[in-house]
Amino acid sequence: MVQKGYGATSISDIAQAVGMTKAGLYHHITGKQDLLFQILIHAMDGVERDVIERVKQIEDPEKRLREIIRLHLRRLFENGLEFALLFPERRHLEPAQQDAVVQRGKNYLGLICVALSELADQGKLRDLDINIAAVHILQIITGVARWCMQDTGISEDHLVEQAINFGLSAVLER
Amino acid sequence: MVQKGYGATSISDIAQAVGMTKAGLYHHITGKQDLLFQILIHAMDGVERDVIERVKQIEDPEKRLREIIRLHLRRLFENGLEFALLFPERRHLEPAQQDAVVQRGKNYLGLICVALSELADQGKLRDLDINIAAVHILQIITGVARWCMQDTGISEDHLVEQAINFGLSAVLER
DNA sequence: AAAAACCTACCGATCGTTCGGAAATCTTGC
DNA sequence: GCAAGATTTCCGAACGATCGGTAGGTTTTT
Repeated sequence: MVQKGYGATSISDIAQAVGMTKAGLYHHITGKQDLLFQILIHAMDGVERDVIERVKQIEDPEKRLREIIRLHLRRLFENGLEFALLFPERRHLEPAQQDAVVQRGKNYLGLICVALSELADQGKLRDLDINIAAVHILQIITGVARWCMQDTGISEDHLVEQAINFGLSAVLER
Repeated sequence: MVQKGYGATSISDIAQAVGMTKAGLYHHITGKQDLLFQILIHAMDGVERDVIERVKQIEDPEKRLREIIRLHLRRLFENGLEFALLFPERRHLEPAQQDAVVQRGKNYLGLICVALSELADQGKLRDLDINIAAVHILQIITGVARWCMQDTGISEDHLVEQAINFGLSAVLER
């Protein structure tokens, strides 16, 4: 589903990928839509556990922002890129499920906004719109995953380092 | 197709949207795949005309980069966001068509790379990987469109200004 | 023997696409 | 100026394929 997209991935495809038939798979899921929903929830739980929970305790907002980018990218590389690539597929869900997904996405965005606000309080931030800057940073994170999944050569460490550098340079004064 | 995605948009949907029947529409197109291809080609022609051709003659690389971001975002707002939102749908094309689309995308990326290189020659660039930075800038442009198509309130001028500021701050020395 | 996991076979619906012909439009000869 | 033919545009109806999903039975595990 990550490779072909929600619409182009049939239940048969998924069943075959896990070594089952359609009907066998349906014993474990309640429907295609709900499967996508569960995947998104699962992916966001992972982000919450591996990123949000770990950076909470970092006092310095600059270090925290660096860690947000680093941990999120590491997660994307190690796990299946689900969050970055499947997030736009939320349009195939029921409105209520869409809201649930969007809500959690906005919570995550809020985490970045808080870090930027604290940087602003310390006078370390450029003159910029914090909400928009937060979107840009999140866009960089997911963009790297989107672009570099077929890309060759470039090492993950280098990508992470460059992304952090780029994002921080964009927002920090001086 | 921009709203629902390639897979979730049927030929009937498109025919109805233009006030025709399926069979009537098929007199003008050769197939669904080819329709997507034509849309992508058309969108990229527009970018080439409205962005690439206009910034060619700007000598100063910093001004040129600013204009690339500004003109591209303006185009996305005025036209239908096709390029930003339909570009990932290229996976539904034949390999040969995919290559054609990707090739033109890379050309565009090259335009940004050249601007960054010239900035580096002038000593105005931070210590960063030019190729990755170019991807980040392009990601910011398309990301703004992706995020803000449902967003309320924020004015287009403000979005453009903030995107330019963010991108330039990220790459410029000092 | 009870329960969970899984399969074969099938359902109705919808998909992209095609075909033969009907309107509508344009071109041409007189 | 206009009828007649040629061409373009569009539609109704249907095609085979595939889709998501289900019913009922069989195998495997507990």
